[in-house]
Amino acid sequence: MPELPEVETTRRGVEPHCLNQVVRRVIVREARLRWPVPDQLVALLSGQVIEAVQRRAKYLLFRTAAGSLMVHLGMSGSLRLVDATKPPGRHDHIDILFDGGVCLRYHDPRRFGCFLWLAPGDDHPLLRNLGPEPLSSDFDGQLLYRRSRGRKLAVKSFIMDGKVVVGVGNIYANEALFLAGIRPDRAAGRISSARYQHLAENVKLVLTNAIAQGGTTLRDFVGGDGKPGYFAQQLLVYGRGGQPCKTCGSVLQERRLGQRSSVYCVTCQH
DNA sequence: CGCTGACCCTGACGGC
DNA sequence: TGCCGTCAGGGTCAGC
Repeated sequence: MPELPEVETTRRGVEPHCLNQVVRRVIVREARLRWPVPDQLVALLSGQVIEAVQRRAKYLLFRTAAGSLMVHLGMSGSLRLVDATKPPGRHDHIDILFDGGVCLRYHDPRRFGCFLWLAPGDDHPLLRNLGPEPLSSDFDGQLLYRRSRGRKLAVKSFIMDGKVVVGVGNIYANEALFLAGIRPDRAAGRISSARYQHLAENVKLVLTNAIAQGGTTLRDFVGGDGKPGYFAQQLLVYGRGGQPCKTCGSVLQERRLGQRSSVYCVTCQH
């Protein structure tokens, strides 16, 4: 679920229900996430007003006067708005209850996500060394070109490195490389400026389109159990290893790069 | 410093 | 039916 478009969709979905709301109560049923949920988080967040809901990389930031709640969804996490009377299910680890009976519920079977607290003005180590947002003007082909010189790792691993650019997950790394015609296993340092220009444009394109798609699931955040898969049918390579390339018909190859499955077309990508 | 692989955890799925 | 290995959209960290 949570690639950047899902996180941004989550942000947009929950923001109107959280903004200017008073946190009445916080319930932590399971504190063993990627890092333990801090003991003080409940006390610090309770009674606070949510002044903004922001996103940096794949982190969601709930701003209050006392500090910020920083949430990451990991691999399997989700935040949903539910009625406060709805009983929690398996893996529903945290509830944030607002005045008015709305509950923001965190669900995460694998517990790779996190709930952390940032004091006001705190420069959290997890946010400190992040690269630019992929949809900002700070991210372009020039940046990729400059930062890749001399580097030998696969270009796919390179663009998935959050210190280079944030928010490019496995699905969209595969898709953007296909659209740009670049083989994912090429050494990052041996790709031209012009090709990086093309790649950066396609990263932006693919993420922008996916966020637009995510918008169609916004309603699922209120009450439903929005299960994605809505964009699956328009994926060109991800999850399609062994199937024909939609452009040229060649059988798509699949191999692992940096422990992640990578799919590409030997004819269309070089 | 750059890179690779182990690891965190549960669940789904395919083969036997 | 069950058991076992493999894989999954995240990221950090140790070690070479």
